[in-house]
Amino acid sequence: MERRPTIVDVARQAGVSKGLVSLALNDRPGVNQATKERIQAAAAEIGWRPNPAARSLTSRRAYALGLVVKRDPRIIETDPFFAAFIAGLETVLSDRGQVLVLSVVPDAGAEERSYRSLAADGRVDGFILTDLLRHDRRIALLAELGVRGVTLGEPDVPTTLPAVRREYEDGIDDLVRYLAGLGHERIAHVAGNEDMLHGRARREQFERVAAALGIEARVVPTDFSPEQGADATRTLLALDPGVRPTAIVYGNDPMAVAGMAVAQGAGLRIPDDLSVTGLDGSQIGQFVYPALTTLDNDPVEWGRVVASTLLDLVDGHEPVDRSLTPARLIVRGSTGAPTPRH
Amino acid sequence: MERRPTIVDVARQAGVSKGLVSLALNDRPGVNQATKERIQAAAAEIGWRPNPAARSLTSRRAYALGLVVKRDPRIIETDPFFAAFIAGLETVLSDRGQVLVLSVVPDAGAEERSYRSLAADGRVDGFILTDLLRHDRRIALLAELGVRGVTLGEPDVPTTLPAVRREYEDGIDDLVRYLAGLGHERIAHVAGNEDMLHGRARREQFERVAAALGIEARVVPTDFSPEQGADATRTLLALDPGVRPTAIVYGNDPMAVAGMAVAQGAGLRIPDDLSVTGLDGSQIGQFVYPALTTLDNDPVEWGRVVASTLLDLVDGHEPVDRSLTPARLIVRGSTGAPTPRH
DNA sequence: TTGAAAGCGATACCAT
DNA sequence: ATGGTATCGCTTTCAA
Repeated sequence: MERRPTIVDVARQAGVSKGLVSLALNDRPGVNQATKERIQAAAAEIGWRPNPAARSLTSRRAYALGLVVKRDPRIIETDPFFAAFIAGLETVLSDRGQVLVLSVVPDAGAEERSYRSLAADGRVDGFILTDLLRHDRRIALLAELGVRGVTLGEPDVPTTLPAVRREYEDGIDDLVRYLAGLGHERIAHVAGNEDMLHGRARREQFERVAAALGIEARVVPTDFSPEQGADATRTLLALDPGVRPTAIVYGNDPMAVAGMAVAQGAGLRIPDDLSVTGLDGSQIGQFVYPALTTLDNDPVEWGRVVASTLLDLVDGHEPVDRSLTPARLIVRGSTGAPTPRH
Repeated sequence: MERRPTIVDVARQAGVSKGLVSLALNDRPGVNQATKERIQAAAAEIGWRPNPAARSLTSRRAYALGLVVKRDPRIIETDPFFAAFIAGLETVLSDRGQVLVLSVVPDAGAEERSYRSLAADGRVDGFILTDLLRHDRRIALLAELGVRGVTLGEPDVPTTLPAVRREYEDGIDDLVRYLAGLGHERIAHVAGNEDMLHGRARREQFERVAAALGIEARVVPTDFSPEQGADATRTLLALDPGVRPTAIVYGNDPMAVAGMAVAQGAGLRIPDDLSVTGLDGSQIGQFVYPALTTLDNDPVEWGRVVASTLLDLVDGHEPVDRSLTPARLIVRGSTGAPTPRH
């Protein structure tokens, strides 16, 4: 087993001191251009790579980013966002010699412990905050811990963390107008968790557009789980024909899929008897019957932008917010004109 | 900002040398019981925690486990296994002061680079190998890198890595017998990737049982993606009525869901016109209509057992294989007796 | 059983 | 611009 070359080996190879090697390899000023190149060549020749543990000890950086995901065990399997999101993070991280430390926890207690120990042990340089809540305590927690972070979406509390945003307003507007244009006059929204900022924002936008269009809107709150999506659907379908919605907009695609199953189980044809949409495009929607009308989404792009935003911050750049391309309507087979009742 | 207590602070607090503190806190022999307790008390009192970077530098351990997931971007979103699996890993890791380093990569090239750099930089103490392939090159790769690992399932190449296994034989046997008992005489299997060990093993077992029962079995290979599950379904449904299967066993649940959608889109009723099953229970199967008959699965348990197996190995214990509770049949609404054709 | 001192592999400061 | 040396926090000899 070869011993791994260290900075001393590079120094010997290049005929300089190891301090100079450190300066050269980190692109610090004050190194003669020629010797710098000689050092870089020497490092490349013997295949030197910095030892992260040693580097961490002096630089107090972990060369790692943390992602703590809190998921109720009941809905953990059905969230289609994360795998692709993490793949997106990875492209940026590996380019910059960083790794992702991932923690999946069941509740808020374990979540806070996870943030605290990861930060206290210096295992990450910053956190990626997904699924923002109302008055999310993690914003203050990160401030208390003195650690950096980036949020997916804009918190509703004062923050110094940069945010990566995506506009859903126009997409939801287009979606509801499209349904109205088909002739739907009673549209329900099976909303996501009201404590989650994006669930709430979507519900508000839905209501705003519905009001503007003079549509009879009904909102059923859920926790984003397919179970509650199914329950909400049963509730809505049990309404009297005169008030029962002819279209349902679900807060996410897994709920929409579950809702479609309930409707079909009750003997309804989609979209003839009921139109159904998601709000947060995932691949599963393409493979149910009929395929799901929804808004598009690009988790890989989310990952890329989030990672580079946070790494820039860690590298000492000023925090800067970024915006992704706005959500756009994708029409598939699950929506159509309502069939007049007879 | 408080400076974090170091081992020197503990030593001063306990009135001993820092070397002795290290021995005591790591439960090494040769420390007086009374002083050991005094040291432990001192450490607890000032809230000392070991600095992983410093520890890694001398112990050459990362206090981290690595999971590299290779996923075709096309099927990345639909795999329901990982979130719960990682939650299971986490319970064990956090108890033992370890973290999970996760990498999601699109292809074999990126995968190998990921293993190499994680190992070379000493960022992990061992790897978790999921989705074993035939003649999986990762087994040799880990040997070459001199790094530990654990496999989910048994490789088909010589290995020194411990394996965590789960028996599917009896479950598949029960499933096919159950279908045969309902009166199905032509059963198809939409198999998973033949290059994946578990996909192949399930296909073989399906054929074995079908042969034993004298059933007309037909196998369509896929890559485990919902698209190909849907395609395979179209192929099967296009067969002449006399040879067309009355039941389809899919290699995983997402394919079964996609297949159901195709069948329903073709105007078939499930289970009256076609029975459908998965083979690897996931939650999504409970929320489609009709709910999916499948085999059960417990990704959290997989995670717990895999993590403790690998950590024991890293801690110097002998590698020891572990077995989970065997797969069991779960009957739901997607299967029933075939309707005689008229 | 305990203390003193030498590393681990890098960074950073102070000379020169 | 470069070399020498202390330092990060911990583990591990080697003496005593």
